[in-house]
Amino acid sequence: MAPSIVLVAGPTASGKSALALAIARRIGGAVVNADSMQVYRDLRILTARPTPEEEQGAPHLLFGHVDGAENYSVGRWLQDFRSRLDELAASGRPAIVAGGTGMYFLAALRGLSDIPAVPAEIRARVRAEAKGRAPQELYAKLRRLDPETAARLRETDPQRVLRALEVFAATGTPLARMQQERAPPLLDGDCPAFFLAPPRAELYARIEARFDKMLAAGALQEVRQLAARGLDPALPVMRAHGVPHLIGHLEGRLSLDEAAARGKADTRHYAKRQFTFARHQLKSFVWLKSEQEQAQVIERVAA
RNA sequence: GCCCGGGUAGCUCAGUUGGUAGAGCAUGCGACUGAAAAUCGCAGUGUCGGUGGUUCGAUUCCGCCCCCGGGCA
Repeated sequence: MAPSIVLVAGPTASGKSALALAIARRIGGAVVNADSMQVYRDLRILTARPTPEEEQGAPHLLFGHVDGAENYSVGRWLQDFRSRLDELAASGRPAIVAGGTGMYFLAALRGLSDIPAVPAEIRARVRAEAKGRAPQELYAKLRRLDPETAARLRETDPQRVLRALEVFAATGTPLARMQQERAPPLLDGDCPAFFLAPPRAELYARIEARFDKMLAAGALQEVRQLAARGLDPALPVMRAHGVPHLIGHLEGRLSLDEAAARGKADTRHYAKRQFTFARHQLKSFVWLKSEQEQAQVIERVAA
């Protein structure tokens, strides 16, 4: 009997979507997105979201359901994921969870700490106060207010320091303390889990070719429309690979070649980090190094 | 053919008043709890164009040769 949940992870451009779709078709399942960027409506081409034609092959959930003006997060994904999982379970349809965001898989498998959402106005205030300040200065502030969390962070890591400051401002409780507990995981770890791992050189070549294809398919136009919204550049959607540099090109600061080269480099660097994350954090995932192994997996899952 | 500039890490280049060299990028390794396509940490690499000479010692100074720019003819 086919499993009710299958996990498909892997670096960007490794062919996750295709494998997930193949499995979904084979066992009558739905593809559920576990990618932090494919959730945004604004970017379809640049985030390599499945095309409308591909979506014909099986139900696709949690793709493009979020507006770029929103600051989506692991926490929200986990909630959305839980709902979709419940619905699929009720209808008896298997879920093929596919995506490149290792932390989403980790959150589902290990559980996330129960931390209240930081109210938008507090978040905005903390960030406004931090604007223009050196990371060391922010860190010094955190050490004064919340030495417990500061001790676990580096003073050169503004993103985590800012998060800690926000949480402390909102709750008065050290983030580190709340992180000592985790809510029970959504997934029990028994479901089949795969990590696509093509040879590095081959993957890098695919990343570069894919970026050129995205441009040919209208990525620049997509970015132009996004830029026209005038969103805060700090928003996740504005950080998607290629977006900052293509905006740079649209504003005349970069040649298209240079923007593309940088977009590709960002993507390569990211792929490397995805391997590291999987190696050390997603240890239960079985690595698939070739298309033959993928084909075998489809058969095995269906059996 | 002559003159000038240059040949140093995979790339772009710095440097050594003679004691065999270094940044950025690229690459690799790692961390990772609500922005994770983010954010951050660590690391290696060289026949210093070739060859002869001077020297205790040459990537550095000198000669010759080769290659790449630019100029003159």
